[in-house]
Amino acid sequence: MQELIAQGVRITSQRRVLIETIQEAKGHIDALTLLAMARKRDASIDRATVYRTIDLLKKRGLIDELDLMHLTGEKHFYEVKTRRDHVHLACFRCGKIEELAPPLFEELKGEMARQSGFEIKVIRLEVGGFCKACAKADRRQLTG
Amino acid sequence: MQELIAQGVRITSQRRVLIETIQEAKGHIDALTLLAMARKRDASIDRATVYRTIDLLKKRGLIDELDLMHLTGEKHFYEVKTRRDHVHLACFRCGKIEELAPPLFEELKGEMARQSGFEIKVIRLEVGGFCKACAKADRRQLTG
DNA sequence: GTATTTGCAAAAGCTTTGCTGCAAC
DNA sequence: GTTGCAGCAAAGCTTTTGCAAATAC
Repeated sequence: MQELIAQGVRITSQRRVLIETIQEAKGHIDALTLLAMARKRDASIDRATVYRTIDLLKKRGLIDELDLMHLTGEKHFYEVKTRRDHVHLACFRCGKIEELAPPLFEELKGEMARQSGFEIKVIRLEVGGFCKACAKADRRQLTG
Repeated sequence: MQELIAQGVRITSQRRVLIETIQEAKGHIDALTLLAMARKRDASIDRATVYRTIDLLKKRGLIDELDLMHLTGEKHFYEVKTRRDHVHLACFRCGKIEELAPPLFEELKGEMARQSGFEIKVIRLEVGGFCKACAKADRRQLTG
Protein backbone atom coordinates (compact mmCIF):
# COMPACT_ATOMS: atom_id res chain seq x y z
CA MET A 1 0.00 0.00 0.00
CA GLN A 2 2.79 2.39 0.97
CA GLU A 3 4.46 1.58 -2.30
CA LEU A 4 1.42 2.55 -4.28
CA ILE A 5 1.18 5.84 -2.45
CA ALA A 6 4.87 6.45 -3.03
CA GLN A 7 4.29 5.81 -6.70
CA GLY A 8 1.60 8.46 -6.76
CA VAL A 9 -1.28 6.02 -7.08
CA ARG A 10 -4.53 7.01 -5.51
CA ILE A 11 -5.77 4.63 -2.84
CA THR A 12 -9.51 4.77 -3.12
CA SER A 13 -11.61 3.00 -0.53
CA GLN A 14 -12.46 0.24 -2.97
CA ARG A 15 -8.83 -0.31 -3.82
CA ARG A 16 -8.01 -0.46 -0.16
CA VAL A 17 -10.64 -3.12 0.41
CA LEU A 18 -9.41 -5.15 -2.54
CA ILE A 19 -5.77 -4.96 -1.49
CA GLU A 20 -6.57 -5.91 2.08
CA THR A 21 -8.70 -8.78 0.91
CA ILE A 22 -5.88 -10.20 -1.18
CA GLN A 23 -3.57 -9.88 1.80
CA GLU A 24 -6.00 -11.56 4.15
CA ALA A 25 -6.65 -14.36 1.70
CA LYS A 26 -3.00 -15.27 2.11
CA GLY A 27 -2.35 -16.23 -1.43
CA HIS A 28 -3.99 -17.98 -4.36
CA ILE A 29 -7.16 -16.03 -4.75
CA ASP A 30 -8.87 -15.69 -8.11
CA ALA A 31 -10.62 -12.60 -9.40
CA LEU A 32 -14.19 -13.65 -8.83
CA THR A 33 -13.55 -15.03 -5.37
CA LEU A 34 -11.83 -11.77 -4.57
CA LEU A 35 -14.91 -9.95 -5.81
CA ALA A 36 -17.18 -12.04 -3.61
CA MET A 37 -15.04 -11.57 -0.52
CA ALA A 38 -14.51 -7.86 -1.06
CA ARG A 39 -18.24 -7.38 -1.49
CA LYS A 40 -18.80 -8.51 2.06
CA ARG A 41 -17.11 -5.30 3.06
CA ASP A 42 -18.36 -3.08 0.26
CA ALA A 43 -21.28 -4.45 -1.68
CA SER A 44 -20.97 -1.85 -4.41
CA ILE A 45 -17.68 -3.18 -5.76
CA ASP A 46 -17.98 -4.22 -9.36
CA ARG A 47 -16.26 -6.94 -11.34
CA ALA A 48 -14.65 -4.37 -13.60
CA THR A 49 -13.08 -2.62 -10.63
CA VAL A 50 -11.62 -5.91 -9.45
CA TYR A 51 -10.03 -6.61 -12.79
CA ARG A 52 -8.79 -3.07 -13.16
CA THR A 53 -7.27 -3.10 -9.69
CA ILE A 54 -5.61 -6.44 -10.30
CA ASP A 55 -4.14 -5.00 -13.46
CA LEU A 56 -2.83 -2.01 -11.59
CA LEU A 57 -1.20 -4.12 -8.88
CA LYS A 58 0.27 -6.45 -11.44
CA LYS A 59 1.79 -3.65 -13.46
CA ARG A 60 3.27 -2.11 -10.32
CA GLY A 61 4.78 -5.44 -9.41
CA LEU A 62 2.88 -5.78 -6.15
CA ILE A 63 1.12 -9.03 -6.89
CA ASP A 64 2.06 -12.12 -8.83
CA GLU A 65 -0.22 -13.94 -11.20
CA LEU A 66 -0.41 -17.72 -11.07
CA ASP A 67 -2.07 -20.31 -13.25
CA LEU A 68 -1.59 -23.23 -10.85
CA MET A 69 -1.46 -25.63 -13.76
CA HIS A 70 -5.04 -24.77 -14.74
CA LEU A 71 -6.24 -27.33 -12.27
CA THR A 72 -9.59 -25.61 -11.98
CA GLY A 73 -10.09 -24.00 -15.35
CA GLU A 74 -8.51 -21.02 -16.97
CA LYS A 75 -8.79 -18.51 -14.21
CA HIS A 76 -5.80 -16.81 -12.71
CA PHE A 77 -4.80 -16.65 -9.11
CA TYR A 78 -3.09 -13.81 -7.37
CA GLU A 79 -0.89 -13.45 -4.36
CA VAL A 80 0.99 -10.62 -2.75
CA LYS A 81 4.53 -10.59 -4.03
CA THR A 82 6.78 -11.92 -1.33
CA ARG A 83 10.37 -11.05 -0.61
CA ARG A 84 11.32 -14.51 -1.82
CA ASP A 85 10.10 -16.06 -5.04
CA HIS A 86 8.69 -19.51 -4.59
CA VAL A 87 7.49 -22.51 -6.47
CA HIS A 88 3.94 -23.85 -6.59
CA LEU A 89 3.33 -27.56 -6.73
CA ALA A 90 -0.19 -28.57 -7.73
CA CYS A 91 -1.50 -32.06 -7.06
CA PHE A 92 -3.56 -33.41 -9.93
CA ARG A 93 -5.36 -35.78 -7.61
CA CYS A 94 -6.31 -33.87 -4.48
CA GLY A 95 -5.86 -30.34 -5.78
CA LYS A 96 -3.61 -29.25 -2.96
CA ILE A 97 -1.13 -26.48 -3.71
CA GLU A 98 2.21 -26.72 -1.95
CA GLU A 99 4.84 -24.04 -1.86
CA LEU A 100 8.57 -24.36 -1.81
CA ALA A 101 11.42 -21.88 -1.86
CA PRO A 102 14.41 -24.03 -2.61
CA PRO A 103 17.82 -22.34 -2.42
CA LEU A 104 18.62 -23.71 -5.86
CA PHE A 105 15.77 -21.66 -7.29
CA GLU A 106 17.57 -18.46 -6.41
CA GLU A 107 20.77 -19.77 -7.89
CA LEU A 108 18.96 -20.79 -11.02
CA LYS A 109 17.61 -17.27 -11.47
CA GLY A 110 21.13 -15.92 -11.32
CA GLU A 111 22.39 -18.50 -13.73
CA MET A 112 19.66 -17.75 -16.25
CA ALA A 113 20.21 -14.01 -16.07
CA ARG A 114 23.93 -14.45 -16.62
CA GLN A 115 23.56 -17.00 -19.36
CA SER A 116 21.00 -15.06 -21.40
CA GLY A 117 21.51 -11.43 -20.47
CA PHE A 118 17.82 -11.36 -19.65
CA GLU A 119 16.57 -8.85 -17.13
CA ILE A 120 14.15 -10.93 -15.08
CA LYS A 121 11.06 -9.08 -13.92
CA VAL A 122 8.74 -11.91 -13.02
CA ILE A 123 9.27 -15.60 -12.73
CA ARG A 124 6.78 -18.39 -12.38
CA LEU A 125 7.67 -21.98 -11.69
CA GLU A 126 4.73 -24.33 -11.51
CA VAL A 127 4.85 -28.05 -11.03
CA GLY A 128 2.07 -30.52 -11.62
CA GLY A 129 2.01 -34.08 -10.38
CA PHE A 130 1.11 -36.01 -7.28
CA CYS A 131 1.74 -34.93 -3.74
CA LYS A 132 3.40 -37.33 -1.36
CA ALA A 133 0.14 -38.74 0.00
CA CYS A 134 -1.52 -39.12 -3.40
CA ALA A 135 1.55 -40.70 -4.96
CA LYS A 136 1.49 -43.27 -2.19
CA ALA A 137 -2.21 -43.89 -2.69
CA ASP A 138 -1.66 -44.38 -6.40
CA ARG A 139 1.03 -46.95 -5.78
CA ARG A 140 -1.27 -48.82 -3.45
CA GLN A 141 -3.94 -48.88 -6.12
CA LEU A 142 -1.56 -50.18 -8.74
CA THR A 143 -0.13 -52.93 -6.57
CA GLY A 144 -3.34 -53.64 -4.68
CA MET B 1 3.13 -41.14 -32.72
CA GLN B 2 4.55 -44.58 -31.92
CA GLU B 3 3.80 -43.93 -28.30
CA LEU B 4 0.16 -43.24 -29.03
CA ILE B 5 -0.14 -46.45 -31.01
CA ALA B 6 1.58 -48.34 -28.22
CA GLN B 7 -0.96 -46.91 -25.82
CA GLY B 8 -3.79 -48.21 -27.99
CA VAL B 9 -4.83 -44.82 -29.29
CA ARG B 10 -6.24 -44.68 -32.77
CA ILE B 11 -4.29 -42.51 -35.16
CA THR B 12 -6.88 -41.09 -37.48
CA SER B 13 -5.78 -39.13 -40.49
CA GLN B 14 -6.80 -35.87 -38.85
CA ARG B 15 -4.86 -36.67 -35.73
CA ARG B 16 -1.86 -37.50 -37.83
CA VAL B 17 -2.04 -34.15 -39.60
CA LEU B 18 -2.41 -32.31 -36.30
CA ILE B 19 0.51 -34.09 -34.67
CA GLU B 20 2.75 -33.54 -37.67
CA THR B 21 1.79 -29.90 -37.79
CA ILE B 22 2.77 -29.38 -34.16
CA GLN B 23 6.06 -31.10 -34.85
CA GLU B 24 6.76 -29.02 -37.92
CA ALA B 25 5.87 -25.80 -36.15
CA LYS B 26 8.80 -26.50 -33.87
CA GLY B 27 7.23 -25.30 -30.70
CA HIS B 28 5.00 -22.55 -29.39
CA ILE B 29 1.94 -22.98 -31.50
CA ASP B 30 -1.49 -22.04 -30.23
CA ALA B 31 -4.69 -23.95 -30.93
CA LEU B 32 -6.16 -21.66 -33.56
CA THR B 33 -2.90 -21.26 -35.45
CA LEU B 34 -2.60 -25.01 -35.41
CA LEU B 35 -6.10 -25.21 -36.82
CA ALA B 36 -5.24 -22.81 -39.63
CA MET B 37 -2.04 -24.61 -40.51
CA ALA B 38 -3.55 -28.06 -40.36
CA ARG B 39 -6.39 -26.93 -42.61
CA LYS B 40 -3.93 -26.31 -45.39
CA ARG B 41 -3.52 -30.06 -45.51
CA ASP B 42 -7.05 -31.07 -44.64
CA ALA B 43 -9.63 -28.36 -44.95
CA SER B 44 -12.28 -30.33 -43.15
CA ILE B 45 -10.56 -30.23 -39.77
CA ASP B 46 -12.70 -28.57 -37.17
CA ARG B 47 -11.85 -26.46 -34.15
CA ALA B 48 -13.35 -29.03 -31.83
CA THR B 49 -11.11 -31.73 -33.23
CA VAL B 50 -8.07 -29.55 -32.62
CA TYR B 51 -9.00 -28.98 -29.01
CA ARG B 52 -9.90 -32.61 -28.46
CA THR B 53 -6.63 -33.77 -29.99
CA ILE B 54 -4.62 -31.32 -27.91
CA ASP B 55 -6.36 -32.63 -24.85
CA LEU B 56 -5.50 -36.18 -25.79
CA LEU B 57 -1.84 -35.41 -26.39
CA LYS B 58 -1.64 -33.44 -23.17
CA LYS B 59 -3.13 -36.22 -21.11
CA ARG B 60 -0.77 -38.74 -22.67
CA GLY B 61 2.15 -36.50 -21.81
CA LEU B 62 3.24 -36.01 -25.41
CA ILE B 63 2.96 -32.25 -25.54
CA ASP B 64 3.53 -29.51 -23.02
CA GLU B 65 1.25 -26.57 -22.49
CA LEU B 66 2.74 -23.10 -22.12
CA ASP B 67 1.29 -19.74 -21.22
CA LEU B 68 4.34 -17.70 -22.21
CA MET B 69 3.48 -15.12 -19.59
CA HIS B 70 0.21 -14.29 -21.36
CA LEU B 71 2.10 -11.87 -23.55
CA THR B 72 -0.52 -12.15 -26.26
CA GLY B 73 -3.68 -12.86 -24.38
CA GLU B 74 -4.96 -15.91 -22.62
CA LYS B 75 -4.36 -18.50 -25.25
CA HIS B 76 -2.14 -21.49 -24.65
CA PHE B 77 0.81 -22.64 -26.64
CA TYR B 78 1.90 -26.18 -27.23
CA GLU B 79 5.12 -27.88 -28.03
CA VAL B 80 6.24 -31.45 -28.41
CA LYS B 81 7.64 -32.66 -25.13
CA THR B 82 11.39 -32.76 -25.44
CA ARG B 83 13.84 -35.06 -23.78
CA ARG B 84 15.01 -32.16 -21.67
CA ASP B 85 12.73 -29.76 -19.86
CA HIS B 86 13.50 -26.17 -20.59
CA VAL B 87 12.69 -22.66 -19.52
CA HIS B 88 10.87 -20.02 -21.57
CA LEU B 89 11.88 -16.40 -21.28
CA ALA B 90 9.40 -13.92 -22.71
CA CYS B 91 10.41 -10.35 -23.49
CA PHE B 92 7.74 -7.84 -22.51
CA ARG B 93 9.07 -5.34 -25.03
CA CYS B 94 9.76 -7.21 -28.26
CA GLY B 95 7.79 -10.36 -27.57
CA LYS B 96 10.64 -12.71 -28.35
CA ILE B 97 10.63 -16.08 -26.63
CA GLU B 98 14.02 -17.47 -25.65
CA GLU B 99 14.65 -20.96 -24.41
CA LEU B 100 17.20 -22.17 -21.92
CA ALA B 101 17.98 -25.53 -20.41
CA PRO B 102 20.26 -24.67 -17.53
CA PRO B 103 21.88 -27.59 -15.70
CA LEU B 104 20.67 -26.12 -12.43
CA PHE B 105 17.09 -26.60 -13.60
CA GLU B 106 17.55 -30.36 -13.57
CA GLU B 107 19.13 -30.22 -10.16
CA LEU B 108 16.31 -28.08 -8.88
CA LYS B 109 13.76 -30.64 -10.00
CA GLY B 110 15.57 -33.29 -8.04
CA GLU B 111 15.81 -31.08 -5.00
CA MET B 112 12.12 -30.28 -5.07
CA ALA B 113 11.09 -33.89 -5.44
CA ARG B 114 13.27 -34.91 -2.53
CA GLN B 115 12.24 -32.02 -0.34
CA SER B 116 8.50 -32.39 -0.84
CA GLY B 117 7.98 -36.02 -1.78
CA PHE B 118 6.13 -34.74 -4.81
CA GLU B 119 5.99 -36.92 -7.89
CA ILE B 120 6.64 -34.40 -10.66
CA LYS B 121 4.71 -35.02 -13.85
CA VAL B 122 4.97 -31.69 -15.61
CA ILE B 123 6.96 -28.61 -14.86
CA ARG B 124 6.70 -25.15 -16.31
CA LEU B 125 9.17 -22.38 -15.65
CA GLU B 126 8.36 -19.11 -17.34
CA VAL B 127 10.23 -15.88 -17.03
CA GLY B 128 9.05 -12.43 -18.04
CA GLY B 129 11.27 -9.41 -18.40
CA PHE B 130 13.51 -7.79 -20.96
CA CYS B 131 15.81 -9.60 -23.31
CA LYS B 132 19.39 -8.49 -23.58
CA ALA B 133 18.78 -6.11 -26.49
CA CYS B 134 15.64 -4.57 -25.02
CA ALA B 135 17.19 -4.13 -21.60
CA LYS B 136 19.99 -2.21 -23.25
CA ALA B 137 17.55 -0.09 -25.22
CA ASP B 138 15.66 0.71 -22.05
CA ARG B 139 18.78 1.86 -20.31
CA ARG B 140 19.63 4.12 -23.23
CA GLN B 141 16.17 5.66 -23.00
CA LEU B 142 16.46 6.27 -19.30
CA THR B 143 19.90 7.85 -19.49
CA GLY B 144 19.46 9.48 -22.90
C1' DG C 1 -12.76 22.31 -13.97
C1' DT C 2 -9.80 18.63 -15.27
C1' DA C 3 -8.39 14.03 -14.54
C1' DT C 4 -9.20 9.75 -12.64
C1' DT C 5 -12.22 6.18 -11.04
C1' DT C 6 -16.47 3.64 -11.08
C1' DG C 7 -20.87 1.04 -12.66
C1' DC C 8 -23.13 -1.13 -15.96
C1' DA C 9 -23.84 -3.79 -19.76
C1' DA C 10 -22.08 -5.53 -23.76
C1' DA C 11 -18.58 -7.85 -26.16
C1' DA C 12 -14.48 -10.20 -26.63
C1' DG C 13 -11.26 -14.30 -26.66
C1' DC C 14 -10.46 -18.85 -26.08
C1' DT C 15 -12.21 -23.30 -25.01
C1' DT C 16 -15.72 -26.87 -24.10
C1' DT C 17 -19.95 -29.33 -24.84
C1' DG C 18 -24.26 -31.74 -26.79
C1' DC C 19 -25.86 -33.98 -30.16
C1' DT C 20 -26.16 -36.27 -34.57
C1' DG C 21 -24.20 -38.83 -38.07
C1' DC C 22 -20.13 -41.41 -39.56
C1' DA C 23 -16.28 -44.56 -39.50
C1' DA C 24 -13.59 -48.23 -37.53
C1' DC C 25 -12.88 -52.52 -35.50
C1' DG D 1 -23.21 -53.74 -33.78
C1' DT D 2 -20.68 -51.38 -30.41
C1' DT D 3 -17.32 -48.15 -29.61
C1' DG D 4 -15.04 -44.24 -30.58
C1' DC D 5 -14.36 -40.06 -33.79
C1' DA D 6 -15.81 -35.87 -36.30
C1' DG D 7 -18.78 -31.76 -37.63
C1' DC D 8 -21.52 -28.24 -36.38
C1' DA D 9 -23.44 -24.87 -33.68
C1' DA D 10 -24.30 -23.28 -29.23
C1' DA D 11 -22.87 -22.20 -24.84
C1' DG D 12 -19.28 -21.70 -21.32
C1' DC D 13 -16.01 -19.17 -18.49
C1' DT D 14 -13.01 -15.55 -17.61
C1' DT D 15 -11.61 -11.17 -18.82
C1' DT D 16 -11.86 -6.65 -21.28
C1' DT D 17 -13.99 -2.53 -23.08
C1' DG D 18 -17.01 1.77 -24.11
C1' DC D 19 -19.32 5.13 -22.30
C1' DA D 20 -21.77 8.01 -19.05
C1' DA D 21 -22.06 9.33 -14.28
C1' DA D 22 -19.62 10.14 -10.06
C1' DT D 23 -15.71 11.35 -7.42
C1' DA D 24 -11.29 13.38 -6.19
C1' DC D 25 -7.90 16.89 -6.56
